[in-house]
Amino acid sequence: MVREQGPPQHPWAYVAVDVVVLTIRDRQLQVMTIRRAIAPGQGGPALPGGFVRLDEDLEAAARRELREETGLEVDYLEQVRTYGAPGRDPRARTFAVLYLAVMADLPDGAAGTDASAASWVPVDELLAVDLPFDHHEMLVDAVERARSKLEYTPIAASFCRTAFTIGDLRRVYEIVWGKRLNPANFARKVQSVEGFVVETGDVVSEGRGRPAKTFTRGDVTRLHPPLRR
Amino acid sequence: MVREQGPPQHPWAYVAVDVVVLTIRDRQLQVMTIRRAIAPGQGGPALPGGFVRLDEDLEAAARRELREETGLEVDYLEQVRTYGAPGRDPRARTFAVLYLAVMADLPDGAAGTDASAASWVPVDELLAVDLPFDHHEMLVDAVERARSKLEYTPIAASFCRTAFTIGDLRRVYEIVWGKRLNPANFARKVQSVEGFVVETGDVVSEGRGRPAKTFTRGDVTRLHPPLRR
DNA sequence: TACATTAATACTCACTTCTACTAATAATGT
DNA sequence: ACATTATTAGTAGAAGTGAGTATTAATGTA
Repeated sequence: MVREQGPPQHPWAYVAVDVVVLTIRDRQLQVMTIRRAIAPGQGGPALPGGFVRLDEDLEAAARRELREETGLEVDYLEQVRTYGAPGRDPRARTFAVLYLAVMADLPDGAAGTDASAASWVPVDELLAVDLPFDHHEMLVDAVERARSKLEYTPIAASFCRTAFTIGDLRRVYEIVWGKRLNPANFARKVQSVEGFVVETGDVVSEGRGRPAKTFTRGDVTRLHPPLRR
Repeated sequence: MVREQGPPQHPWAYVAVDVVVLTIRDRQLQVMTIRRAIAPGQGGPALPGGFVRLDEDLEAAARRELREETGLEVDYLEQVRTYGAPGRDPRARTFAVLYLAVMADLPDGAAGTDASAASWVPVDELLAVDLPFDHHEMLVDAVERARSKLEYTPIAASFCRTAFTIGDLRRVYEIVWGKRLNPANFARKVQSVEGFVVETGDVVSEGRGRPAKTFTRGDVTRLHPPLRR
């Protein structure tokens, strides 16, 4: 019989969670970073994350680390992938489970970033600097996940506040996909996908232009037909 | 500073890989199982898998366990998700990284299933029996992943041998999606997606009906436009 | 106040893609 | 010879998409 025996004689490892929190600030896709207190990468930026506790679920660990390190409470949280190359952490064998989180651009004090070491950085900017562990690959993977989920899930609404306009939603797609979309066609398409957005009946005037109707998220989990990139 | 210190004072855990290997046999979606030698679930079926070695990458561990436990060498292998609920393994804190593998229905001796404890079981049948750990959830997740990947990747070709007919490919979609597809429309669609299939020039006669052209896989990694479920 | 500017929204038209259906083709079995 | 079967071709109508124009309703400015 080839099946191995129980755990005790097997190698053990540390298990961490890391989180790519995305939001849109200043018309840019930005990611939450913390400043590393210790090596490797001491003093430099890194993704928030930490070790999973003994009695803690993975998603709970992701939420806890995020709260502890950045003060953020996210709305959308999804597991992306697990990284386990030997040597990815020079200190010990460590596996990292990556989560993607998405949130609206809240005013800085709101969901209080009490940890001063936490800050938003444009994704492109963070990709250009040296990151510890495999955080560069993680960021690429998480952003690609977000890009593709825009196509067939209502995840874009998680970048917006409770009530949003079709223009707000379009800007999410334009910024994350890095591509201009035809406003009229986008509005027609979004409203034709059943359950994506629900009209509130209110309108808002955002300075210039005709006031826009506002919407809230619908209840679907998948968009069909999907929006194509 | 909230960022935690290095690993040594943190809880450690065992890390395992489990694999859902799918194929199509007897016009059914089937999954490779092993018979468990030890508790929990002793004597019953389970997904192949085992503990990751100290110097081993996750995907290498998945391939090794599969080879050791079932004798199979798979063509397609993809990470699905990591399971880490406390108590999911009653013996010790264990995380399991799930992989999805897909292979063609090879003749039983071919890529020799030397381990007699390994056997193919229809997915529906395995979902109806009691499985150890969270193998039930894993199977559901892996099958759903395969279903959705049929839409936008050429993964269906991994269920077929090197050369296959459009009919073979259609049967993959029909069986995995559990839904009949219009043969004429399917053929037109598949051949219009650039790089999905490449005509070999040969034809095969499979008993009844007009002989079909044969194809090999093209080189695309994503299908656009996708095939819709 | 009139008018330019802006953004949302409505509408149109050509084009592509999808669905359903019919028909032709080329093999096997009786 | 002929029924059967599966592949492949063709086609009409429906649905969806992309590009563009027009209308609406706000703000800012001469």
